[in-house]
Amino acid sequence: MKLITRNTDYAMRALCYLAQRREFSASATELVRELRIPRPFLRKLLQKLGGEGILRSTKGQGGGFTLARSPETVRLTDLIRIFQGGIQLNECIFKKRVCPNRGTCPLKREIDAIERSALQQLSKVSIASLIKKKRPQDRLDNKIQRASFKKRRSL
Amino acid sequence: MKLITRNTDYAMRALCYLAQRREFSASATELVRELRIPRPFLRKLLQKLGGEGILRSTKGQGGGFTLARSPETVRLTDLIRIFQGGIQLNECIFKKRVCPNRGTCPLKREIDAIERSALQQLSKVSIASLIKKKRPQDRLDNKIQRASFKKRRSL
DNA sequence: ACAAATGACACTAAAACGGTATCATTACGC
DNA sequence: GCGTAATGATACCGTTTTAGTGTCATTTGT
Repeated sequence: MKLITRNTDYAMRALCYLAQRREFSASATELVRELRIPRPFLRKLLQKLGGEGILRSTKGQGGGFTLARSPETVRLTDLIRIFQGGIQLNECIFKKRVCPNRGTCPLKREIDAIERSALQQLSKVSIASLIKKKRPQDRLDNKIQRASFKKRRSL
Repeated sequence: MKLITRNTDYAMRALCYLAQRREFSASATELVRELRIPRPFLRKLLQKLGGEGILRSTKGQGGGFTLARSPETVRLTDLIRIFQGGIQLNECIFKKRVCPNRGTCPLKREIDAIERSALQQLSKVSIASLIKKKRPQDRLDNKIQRASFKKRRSL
């Protein structure tokens, strides 16, 4: 029983990386190199994020992806919704059969409350909140900004 | 993304029903009739609960299942553990690859905290807590006790 | 003996998950 | 204009999990 699938997880990582690059776009190739995510998988994922309006993409040589929204507004729950089809911890009894009671009905109320609580906490986690907590030795964005100023890194 | 699978859900319902019958056992046939759960599925589930020490069973004519533990001690998290293989909301990055950082590490800490919180809430839900909240019109146990009074149960 | 019950276990179907592969299109730079 | 580096769109595949079925053996009360 996992709350976060690999899709969501990879997406968070990629988005954090992109957020640190700010307006400078990164290609799938670069992200693969940096994040060690299987390339075709990452590509599909990035396309999805593009279609959902979370990333902006530019085609052609020198193209790539940038964040389309500010890091504060991209929350963990958004990604869960995109990649894991929303959040509904319950499902069965309470839908069609409308709970043939016998004392089990309260389960719905309990689970719903727990769900709301978890959801609320998950929605507090955003790209911005994650990169803010990065450790001192991960001084990446400086490097990137320096490197990107002359641009054209052809690794 | 669901937190509770059908197995767990059905099990909760069955256990609530059995708890209300107190020491009087109920057969799979009766549970199927009352709870509208597919029979073979329910049977497998009951056997599992028996093996896990949550139910006690008696074979032969007039046999069936009773709770082996007090309703207070059977918690939702027990069932999740049994039917959904434990709870570990995270999984991937943080295990083998030991998180190739790049500022994404904090995700683990956040998710872990949320997981602990959800888990704590889920563990508060027990069979006892559920049947305590049953609505007045679900006066089932009286009926049962009356009906079962002549049925001398041995063990 | 018979019927009613569980025990053990093998099997299947469908969905979700994780990942791969292919071809088309776009755009930069020479 | 051509080559190359990039994304867009999509179809496919293998494994695991979930949900559910089926069968046969064993036990037990009447």
